[in-house]
Amino acid sequence: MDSLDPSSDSAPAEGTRPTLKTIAFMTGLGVTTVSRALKDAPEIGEETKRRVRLVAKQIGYRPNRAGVRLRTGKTNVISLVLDTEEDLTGFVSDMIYGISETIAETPYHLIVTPYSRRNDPMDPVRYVVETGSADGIILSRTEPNDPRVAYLLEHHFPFATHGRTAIGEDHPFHDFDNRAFSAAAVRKLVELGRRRLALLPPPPDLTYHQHMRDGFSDAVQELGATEVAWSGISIDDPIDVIRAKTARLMRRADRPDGLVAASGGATFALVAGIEEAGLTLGSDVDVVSKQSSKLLRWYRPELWISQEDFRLAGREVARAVLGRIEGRPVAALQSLAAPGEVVSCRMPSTT
Amino acid sequence: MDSLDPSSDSAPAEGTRPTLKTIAFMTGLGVTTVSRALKDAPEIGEETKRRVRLVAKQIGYRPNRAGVRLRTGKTNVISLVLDTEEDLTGFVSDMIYGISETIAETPYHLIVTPYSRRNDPMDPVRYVVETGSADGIILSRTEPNDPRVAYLLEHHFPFATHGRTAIGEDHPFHDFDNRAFSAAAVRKLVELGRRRLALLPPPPDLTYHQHMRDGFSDAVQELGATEVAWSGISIDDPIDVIRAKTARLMRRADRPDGLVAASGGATFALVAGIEEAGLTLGSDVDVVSKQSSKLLRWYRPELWISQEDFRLAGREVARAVLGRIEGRPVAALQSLAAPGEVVSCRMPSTT
DNA sequence: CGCGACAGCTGAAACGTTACAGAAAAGACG
DNA sequence: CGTCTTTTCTGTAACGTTTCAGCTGTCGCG
Repeated sequence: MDSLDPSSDSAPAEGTRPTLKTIAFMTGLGVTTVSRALKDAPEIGEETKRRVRLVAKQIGYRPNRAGVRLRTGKTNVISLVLDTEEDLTGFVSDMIYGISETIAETPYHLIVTPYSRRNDPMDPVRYVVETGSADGIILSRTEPNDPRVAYLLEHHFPFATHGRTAIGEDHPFHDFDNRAFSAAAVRKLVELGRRRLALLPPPPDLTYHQHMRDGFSDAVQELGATEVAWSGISIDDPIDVIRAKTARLMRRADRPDGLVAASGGATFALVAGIEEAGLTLGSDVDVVSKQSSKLLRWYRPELWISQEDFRLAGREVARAVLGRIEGRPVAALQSLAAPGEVVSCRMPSTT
Repeated sequence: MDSLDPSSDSAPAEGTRPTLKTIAFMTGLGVTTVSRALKDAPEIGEETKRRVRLVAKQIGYRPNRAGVRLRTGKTNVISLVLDTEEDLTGFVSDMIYGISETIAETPYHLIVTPYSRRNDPMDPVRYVVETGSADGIILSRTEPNDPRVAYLLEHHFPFATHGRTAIGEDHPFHDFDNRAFSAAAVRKLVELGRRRLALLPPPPDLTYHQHMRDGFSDAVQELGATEVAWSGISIDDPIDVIRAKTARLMRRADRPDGLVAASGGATFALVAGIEEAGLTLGSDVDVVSKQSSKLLRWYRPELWISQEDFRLAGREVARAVLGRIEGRPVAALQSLAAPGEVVSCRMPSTT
C-alpha cells in the first residue's frame, strides 16, 4: 500500500528540524490535514487531531516562523520603537520586562527598533510599516500631534502608545496619570506648609508635559498657593544643566519653597542644585518627585516620592497592541495608571 | 515581442511591496539575474547591475526577510538573552543602545529573549537554537562553567558573552576588567589611609565575582592592608537586605573602614546602612563604587566612583557575535574594558 | 572553419506554511 | 436503490528568495 511516488512522501532526513511534512509522514496524513489539525480546525476529526497533536508534541514540532510569515504575512513580532539617548531613569528596561511578561504566553517576539532623537523619529516607524517587519508597534515619548501616530492611523497599522496624544480617542494607549501626580504633589507640598511652588516638567513637546502642568496649575490655584514660573528647563536637559539652573532658581529672591520633579533621575540634579544654593531640603524647601527605579528612596530622607511603575506600563501597552492586532475595539485598550501615594523617604523601616 | 505567457511575466499589482519579480518585470530581466545583480555576483554584467540597482533604489526595493530566511535559513536576527529580574543599575538599556549602535548599519535586527532567573536559564538558549530564531546570541550573567556556553559551543551556534567563563579561550566575549577595578579601588582606599577593607561583591555564581575578589585580595595583600571578611551578601540581594546587612557589619567591633561596592545600585543601600549604623562617610569610612548610570555621582559627595560603560559593552559584544557569525577567528573577538579612573564625587565642577 | 571557453543570462525547484478547490466515504432521504 | 449532503481528508499553488543546472551567443585559437 505504500506510495511509490518518491517526490512527496519520502521520509524526512534524520537530524533536521521537524516540519509539517515530518508529522504528515509519521501519521500517514496529508500536510494540509496536519496543518489544520494543529490549529484545531472544525473540519478535522477529533481522533485525528489528538493523534496529530500527540506526534507533534513528541517530536517537539515548532512551526517555522519564516514559512508562516512568508505565506500569511503575519510576523508574530512586536516592535518597540526606542529613543536611544540616555535613559537615566532605567525606564526602558522595566518597560521591556513588562512587555515580555505580557507576550510570554503568546507566539510573539519583541524586537527593538532604535532611533536617535536627533534623527527623524518617523524613520523607524516608516521602516516597520514599509517592510512589514512587525505586526504591531509600541511607541513612547508621544506628542500631542504625533506624526508617527497620524502615519500609523492613516496606514491602519496596529500600534499602541505609552502616553496619550491629542487624538487619544482613536488609538490604544497606556498612560501614567501625570495630572493626578502633579496635583497630589502640590497637595502634599501645601500640606507641608509650602506656598510658592515650581515645577521641573517633562520636555515641552511631549504630551504629558501639559498634563503635568495642568494638574500642577489647577491644584496650585485651587489650594491658594502661588506658582513660581520656571521656564526653559525640562527633565531631559543634561543633568549638569538641571543642577546649574536649579541653583540659579533657588538664589532668586522669589525662589520657590516647594518643588515638583517629573522624574527621579532629574531629582538628583535638582537636589544637588538646591544644596549648591546653600539651602536645606526639608526646611528651606520640600521636593516631591516621581520615581521609577527604587534608588531615589535612598537619596535624601527629606524627599517625597510617588512611584511610577514602568513594568506595569510595559504590560499594559503590550496588552493594548495585541488587542489592536486582534481587532478588539480601541476603547477597551486604553488605560491610565494611578500614581503611587506621595510618601516620605524618611526611614519607615524596621530591622 | 512581448511574451504572451501570462504565468510568469505579468505586471505586478500596483499597491503591493516591490519584489524581485517587480524589478525583473521593469528591467525585462529574469528574477534570478536581478537577485544576483543585487548581491554583486561576478557573472552579471556591469551595465546590467547598474540598471538593476537603479530601479531597485527608485522603487524602494527591500528584500523580504521571510523569503530570505525560508530559503537560506539566515534570520538576520541577534537575540539578546535577558534576565528579567529588577535592573537597578539601568545596565540593560545602555547595553541595548550599544548593541543597536553596532548593528545599525547591518541588516540585523535585535530581538529580546527574556527569561526569569527563577526558571531554567537554559530555556531561552535552547529555544533560540532549536527554532533557529536568530543567527547569534548575546549572553550576560555568565558563570565560570556556564551550561549555556557549553551548550552553544557544542551546537556550534554563534554567540558572545558579556563576561568571561572558565573556558574563555573558546568563545567571543567582552568583559569589564573587574580585577583592575577592585585593585584600583583598594589602592585608592589605602591611599586615603584606610587599612581594614571589605568587599560588597557580585553574586558568587557569576564569573566576575572571582575576578573582583582576586583583584581585591591581591591588592589588599600587596599593599599591606587587612581584608575584613563579609560573606553571605551580594549586590543582587534585595536593596533592604543590603542596607540591613551593611548596618550590622558596620556595628561590628572589627568593622572595616573602607568598602568596595560592585555596583552603583547596591551602593545606595550600602551607604544607607553605613549611616544607619551612625557612621559618617568620608570620615569613619570611605566607599569606592562602580557606577554605570550617572546618578551615583550626586548621591554623596564623599563617594569615590569608577565608571563602567555598558553602552560600550553593548557595542563590543555585538561586534563579537557578528564577527563570530561571519566566521572570524575567536581570538580577535575578545575584549576587555579598562575601568574608569577612581574619582571623587566632590563637586569638581564650575558653574 | 570548428571547437572550446566564457560571459551573461535563464527557468525550475525548493525552503515550510496556508488557502483553495475538490474528492472519497458514509450516512440520510426520497 | 440512487442521489444528495456531510464529514473528513487531500493535492496543488502560492508567498519571495536563492541555488542549480543549463542555455545562448561571442570570441579566441588552432
